[in-house]
Amino acid sequence: MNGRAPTLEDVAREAGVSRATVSRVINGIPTVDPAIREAVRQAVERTGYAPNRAARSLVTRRTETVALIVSGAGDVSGEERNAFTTKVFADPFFGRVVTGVVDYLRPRSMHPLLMFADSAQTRQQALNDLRQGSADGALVVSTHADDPLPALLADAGLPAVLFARPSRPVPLSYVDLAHRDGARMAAEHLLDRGCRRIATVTGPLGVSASQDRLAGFRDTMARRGHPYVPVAEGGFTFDSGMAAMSGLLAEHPEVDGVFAANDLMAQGACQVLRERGRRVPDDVAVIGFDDSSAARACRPPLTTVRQPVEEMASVMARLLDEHLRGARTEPTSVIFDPELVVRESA
Amino acid sequence: MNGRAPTLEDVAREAGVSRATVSRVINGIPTVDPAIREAVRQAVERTGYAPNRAARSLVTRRTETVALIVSGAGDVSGEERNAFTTKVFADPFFGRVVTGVVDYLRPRSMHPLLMFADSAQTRQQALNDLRQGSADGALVVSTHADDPLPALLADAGLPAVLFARPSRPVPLSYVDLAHRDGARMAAEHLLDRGCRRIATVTGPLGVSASQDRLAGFRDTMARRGHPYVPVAEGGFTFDSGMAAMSGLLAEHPEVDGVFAANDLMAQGACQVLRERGRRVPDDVAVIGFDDSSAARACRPPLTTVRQPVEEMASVMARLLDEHLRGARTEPTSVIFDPELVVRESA
DNA sequence: CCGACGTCATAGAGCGCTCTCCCATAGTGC
DNA sequence: GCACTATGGGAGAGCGCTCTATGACGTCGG
Repeated sequence: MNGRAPTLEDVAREAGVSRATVSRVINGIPTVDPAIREAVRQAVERTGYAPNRAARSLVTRRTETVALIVSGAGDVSGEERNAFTTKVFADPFFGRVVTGVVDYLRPRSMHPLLMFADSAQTRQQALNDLRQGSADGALVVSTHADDPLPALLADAGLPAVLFARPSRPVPLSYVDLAHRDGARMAAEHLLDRGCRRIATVTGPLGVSASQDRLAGFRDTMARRGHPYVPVAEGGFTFDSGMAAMSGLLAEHPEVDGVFAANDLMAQGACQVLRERGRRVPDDVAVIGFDDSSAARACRPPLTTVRQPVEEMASVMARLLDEHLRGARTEPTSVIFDPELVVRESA
Repeated sequence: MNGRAPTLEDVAREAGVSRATVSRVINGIPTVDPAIREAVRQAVERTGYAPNRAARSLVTRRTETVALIVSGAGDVSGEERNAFTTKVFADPFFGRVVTGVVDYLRPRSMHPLLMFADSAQTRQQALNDLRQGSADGALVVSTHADDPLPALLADAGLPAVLFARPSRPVPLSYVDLAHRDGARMAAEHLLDRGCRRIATVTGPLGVSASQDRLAGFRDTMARRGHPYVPVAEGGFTFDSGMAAMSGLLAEHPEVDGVFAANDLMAQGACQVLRERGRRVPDDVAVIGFDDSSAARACRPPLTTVRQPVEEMASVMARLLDEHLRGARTEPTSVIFDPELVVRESA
């Protein structure tokens, strides 16, 4: 209280033992006499001692912190950058990632350090921060397929785990979804309910998840006798979903089923369809992807392909933790299975 | 490269100077001969040196990190807790806060450390982490009026700045919005456009922002000859907006104007109105609060009271930074003015 | 030619913790 | 009773950095 915070030394003096013993008690090392342990406990209580993180990190070389890096692709800057962070968090997807990561970290008294890397400069900064030991490792969520960050991290030998398989192979662990399977489920569901004029609104094709979903969708459609599928590219936003649907409707007014690569775009599509007097699902069936909370909330509730984002993010954090503890050395990938959630829109 | 990372010592040897000189160059202290400075720069380059954060923190007593604490009220636990983080990030509001905070921190090479404090235990943990020096200070976003965290932080003498005025006075700086003024604008706009049967959907009344908005709305309505205003309490979610609107409609079918305390609930209200065959804004005018991105995206685009969340969050970060640097010592509050954004819904 | 002074660099003392020895004490077997 | 092993506490050497006090080396006025 008198100016500076109590240190181990203070507690040791108070308890009448050595610094080392106090350290042992604090760190739960069992080879300490119960009586002494208790005495130390009380001394800690009395002094209001809290171990100094920096000092501990200095010697353990661990910070008990992991960086959660939201990584864009190219060289965004200024106003556009702001748009980046805004857009990132407008999508409920990232909230779910954060939730999952926190779920894993919290019980282990670890915290995520939030970083954005959406330009060469900020990417370098993130890399630097990591090299300086701001965090023990990184969890990377890329918004673009050719994100250079994973390779940079791997080259620098920094422990990192990715959300989604990198476009070029990188010796890092990652979690991902079987996007093709998800798209297949969507296609089959639309076909099974009798749709015959089926179109798709893809995500930005610079994202490999978008490509996989498109590929999976097309494959299934082709196999089921629909080699040609009208495609409109969206940007994973509500607005882009509206725009894509408008375009689709203009060129293919007879459309009776739509697979959108995420829920936000599916909602945008529903919006446009409603405005044009089409009933969902009676005139046009719409199916989304993600199973975000909005999918259940919106009208009609969205039939969608569930992606267990929170779970995936938790596993991502677990993989990193295992790498950090040395419990895992080889890059590993964990692929999750999607699940079709049938509600009212299709 | 050979095992351990290069240290100041290594760079010093490489450059043929002392550790202290390298330190000076790294920290940009001007009293260094340009030639030597350059020599050191090159040595840093060659060795690939990155200063060790922990060692630096240990002596400077600064981490260049601030905690961003999302703080709930009571004793949430287990499943409910998960719901907490999920709900928190489902609301675009928090994304905007993060954006604003990051905008301020990033140019200063600082990062936010994400923490959740939604139970007595996690609150204690956050407090402990702060006392241990995990972060230099805290930015607190409370989701509930009687959040005990601000007082705990103040008592512990930890630097902190709040988003929103605490319900009981606490000697901490905060940023807030003139909620009453915002609600007044909403009321006046509805009245001016001719609405006469006006109701309001409030936020959870445990949140002081909700109470202020309600109070401001009622005051203005009363002053303009409408002493009685139908009120339904919502929970800031889309669903709760729907529920509240349903209730309102059941009891007051003649309603022709609605003020919802946030955009999400306004959207929910629109949804219900549309389902009941009321046109927005022709039959019922709806006005929201926040001006979230969805307000512009949804149909009809929402007339709403703009809350400059990003800016507020930036200023919150700036206030904390000033406190940390000692540039500001007294608790300060910065109140932002809301702004009416007229679109189509009212 | 000498002392005073400014300019920079160096030496070295920590910051608060962990962790490896090492030693004291006490128990064990023969 | 003696060597021998547990068992548990203490001493002290760092971890890599910052920063103060100190000193080397001109330069310049007198």
